[in-house]
Amino acid sequence: MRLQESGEMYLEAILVLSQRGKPVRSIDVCDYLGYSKPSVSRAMSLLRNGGYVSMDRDSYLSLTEAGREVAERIYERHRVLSTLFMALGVNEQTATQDACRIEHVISQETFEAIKRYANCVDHQ
Amino acid sequence: MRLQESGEMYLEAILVLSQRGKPVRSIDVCDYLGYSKPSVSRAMSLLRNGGYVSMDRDSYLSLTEAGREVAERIYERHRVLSTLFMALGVNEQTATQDACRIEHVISQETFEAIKRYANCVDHQ
DNA sequence: TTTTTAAGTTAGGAAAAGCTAATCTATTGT
DNA sequence: ACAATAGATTAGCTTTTCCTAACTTAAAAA
Repeated sequence: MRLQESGEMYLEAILVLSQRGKPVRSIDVCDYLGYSKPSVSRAMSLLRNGGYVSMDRDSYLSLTEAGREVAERIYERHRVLSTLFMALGVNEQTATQDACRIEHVISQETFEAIKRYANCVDHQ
Repeated sequence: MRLQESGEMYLEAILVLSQRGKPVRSIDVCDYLGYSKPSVSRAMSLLRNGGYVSMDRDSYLSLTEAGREVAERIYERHRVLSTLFMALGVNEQTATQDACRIEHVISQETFEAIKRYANCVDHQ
């Protein structure tokens, strides 16, 4: 099972929600992403099959090691990109929206190059 | 008819191909993008309906005013982004590939901000 | 002139990822 | 205890965008 763009988005959502301390349910992902319950349910089932997510008998979601790796990688891209865009004068909402889209399509090589550079920008 | 991401890609392809001087046919777009004839045929039909492309009786394609505007905008993004990525040390193939993906999802606001900044980078 | 090839189109299918409607199940409230 | 609610799932649909197979037509070659 190859992970698609939408899969990355769900994993990132679970990571962010889990940082709030409370256990994460599918319904929380629905609210966070603005998707319907069936859409999230289906996605969770695929991500479980792929070994990215697990669900205990209380329907609480957690990331597997593989899932966490993906989620951390994407979420770092999100933070670095949105911060950079705002540093360049883009308004927060647009910066966030663009980061949300770009984080799934950018290569690791290009991201690392941007990150090195963003450090300089921020430290100016 | 709202223009999708793939529509932008086709318009950009027609623009680039037309800069080679020779008239542009659907089959040229197939070769350029690596898509099948039916895919391109269908896309051209949609873009014609949307008023972005016209086709004369020799099946030669051209961009309408609306189509050209979109194509120029996307192609500028492509050039600025790929040039910037390469300036940051990314290899050409990866830089081009990433530009190809990002050019369709980035907002104009964020692109303008990056462009302002890329100018500084290049002039260093 | 007849055949072959190249280009375009039509028909129909597949995958990804969203949706609504309806169902199941467990917990909560009365 | 029983009804209502919340959360998860199933079934089935839609859109986008790609594909292959098969057909049409016009130009090129023999």
